[in-house]
Amino acid sequence: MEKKLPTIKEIARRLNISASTVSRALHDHPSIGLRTKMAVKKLAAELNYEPNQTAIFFKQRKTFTIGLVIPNLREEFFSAAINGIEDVALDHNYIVLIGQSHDDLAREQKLVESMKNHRVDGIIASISSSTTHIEHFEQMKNYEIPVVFFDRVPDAKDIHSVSCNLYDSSVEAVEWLIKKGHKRIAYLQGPPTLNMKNERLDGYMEAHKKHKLPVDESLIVSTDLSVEGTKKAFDALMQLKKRPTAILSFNDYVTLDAIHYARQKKLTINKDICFVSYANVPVTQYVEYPPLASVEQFPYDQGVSATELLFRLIEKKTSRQEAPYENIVLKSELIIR
Amino acid sequence: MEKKLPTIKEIARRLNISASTVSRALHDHPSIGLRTKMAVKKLAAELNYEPNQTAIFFKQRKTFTIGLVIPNLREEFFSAAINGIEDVALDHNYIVLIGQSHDDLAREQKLVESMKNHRVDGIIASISSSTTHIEHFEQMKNYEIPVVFFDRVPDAKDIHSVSCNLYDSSVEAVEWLIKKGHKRIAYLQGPPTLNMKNERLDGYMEAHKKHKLPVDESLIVSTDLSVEGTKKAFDALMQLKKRPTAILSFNDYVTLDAIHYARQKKLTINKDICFVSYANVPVTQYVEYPPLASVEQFPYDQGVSATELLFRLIEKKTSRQEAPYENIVLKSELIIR
DNA sequence: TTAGATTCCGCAATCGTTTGCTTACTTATC
DNA sequence: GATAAGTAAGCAAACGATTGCGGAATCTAA
Repeated sequence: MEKKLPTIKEIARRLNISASTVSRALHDHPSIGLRTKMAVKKLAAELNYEPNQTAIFFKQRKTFTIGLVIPNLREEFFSAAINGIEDVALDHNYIVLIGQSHDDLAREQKLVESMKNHRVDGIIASISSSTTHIEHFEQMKNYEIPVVFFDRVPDAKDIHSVSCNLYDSSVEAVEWLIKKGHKRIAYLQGPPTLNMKNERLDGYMEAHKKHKLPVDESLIVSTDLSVEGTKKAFDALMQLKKRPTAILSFNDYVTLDAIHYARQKKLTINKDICFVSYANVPVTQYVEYPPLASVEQFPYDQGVSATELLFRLIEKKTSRQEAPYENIVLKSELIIR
Repeated sequence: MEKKLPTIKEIARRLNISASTVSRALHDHPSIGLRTKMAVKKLAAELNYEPNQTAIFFKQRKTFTIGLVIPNLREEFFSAAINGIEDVALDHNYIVLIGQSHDDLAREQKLVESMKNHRVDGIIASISSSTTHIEHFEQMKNYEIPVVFFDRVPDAKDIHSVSCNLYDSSVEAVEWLIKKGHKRIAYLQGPPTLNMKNERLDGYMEAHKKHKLPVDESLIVSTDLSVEGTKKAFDALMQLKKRPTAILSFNDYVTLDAIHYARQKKLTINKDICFVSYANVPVTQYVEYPPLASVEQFPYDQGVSATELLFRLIEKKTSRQEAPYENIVLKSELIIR
């Protein structure tokens, strides 16, 4: 029952010419006469010939595939980023191999390994929250597979990256709260691994400094992003003698969990406690008490930008050019509801 | 600067043996002596040899890749399904190529084409809402690429599929509403292309019949899933002389849009109008007025089941066995909040 | 008529790995 | 001591497409 797909050899055999002639004819190579070229194309069309891409991939050492390693797909931030990545990829006739690390380093390593085995032409990654080192990504240099990090970018040099400038909007967010009269503003940060380059905190500090507000270290707590972790961090804030009146929170998901929990605790949102957050995911439109403001990080644009950078790197690799490390920083924007 | 990766030939050359011996040694073939085998393995380890998968893919006519074509990644339903798919795939040492159709037939076709070119070993698909025919999927038979549909399954025979039984829970959902005293229950359905096998509507009808309630055709409206489409459908219901008191709605996203709009219209949810819906996506936990009940469709399980089926098909293809068409139906469950 | 240019196409190698068949040598059996 | 069996390894083809090089045939021009 084996259906043999037509090959170049088959066409050559039928026309009593050589395979190389067929190949050249199909590619409109100038050294093939019109008559043969027509005959080849005609038969190819009849047989429904399609080149075996795996053979070409193998020969050309290219797979027209890019690998994408992200923490998860659940967060709308990442799915929006994928839209950007996929759009650019499709324009280049590339296709995207996706793997979720689920914030697990071991799984991330396995995924990278697997993508290397599949000889992807490049990798785009947003690291997991448990990623303490990036050797597995650095390994890719040995295979000449360029890697571009986006959003969750490791704090290392000699990497390519695309991310959002969260510093400016963090300053802006905190200033906005200060102007609304808040004097005790907490910062509910993410896990330490994602804070290596802590623009959110830096902005938080800067705003305090600028407005001559003291920073109370006990107002800075952190969550591992789990619901439980967020609850614990929130409790810590609420047990303080002098509670905060506002919280700057790592991202919208954490914020939603915190608000949910606060309401269980009979706190009145926007009166007892206010929230400002990051990501500005669309789902917050539907919720009862969304954060008062959220920093838009333009995931689609980050995805596009990261993919364009990756294609430039792939291009340079092909033409054997130098590729200096690029670290693209996009603007973010505080969206006030 | 070309870093040559070590190959079998290289190892053979260095040890002054033939490539075939190296290959067999690395595979623990019995006809290779212990001495040579050790030497080969030692050198392979030293050189950090790794087989070139693209060469193997080419030779074996297998890519250890499955293609996944879905409408979008935004809906948590699909991202949950992907979790199931990815978990099973990873267990089989497979990796997943993902493409979003964005409910556009042309894009879906392009994706399938692209996956065919990449010679994926199988495809899992949930069709777009604008998919009026499935020729592009049926084409895959010519390439011996098995296709498994899930959730959004086309109404065709000679296909493999995994879906949820929505009939029983639709009956249950409507009965639940009837028991709560509702007499005019609307059904806000999806686009016609997704209604070919309309279990939701059949269940809706059955419940009415069972409780001897007349069915008012004007209570059955449809949306193309866009916010605008949903608004229009909702308006149609509200303009009726005898308005419905409850709405059975295509899925949670449609429901959230409808509720959002209803509130803009100053309607009081759960008093003026109640909602029951499908999907039971976690995000509804955060919203102010979630649907009163939602039909859980177990996306993770559907993903797992579809992938397992696909692997059985791939297995059978490899061993040249017959593969009768399988249409797996999982249970759904009405979750009352 | 013939040297040289032009046109058209085939040979063979290549990419890296796998595998059926063959060969060379060693050991066992009668 | 001759034959059979067993062991270890190599040869070469194959997968499908591409490409440098070279060759034959035809044509142009002196």
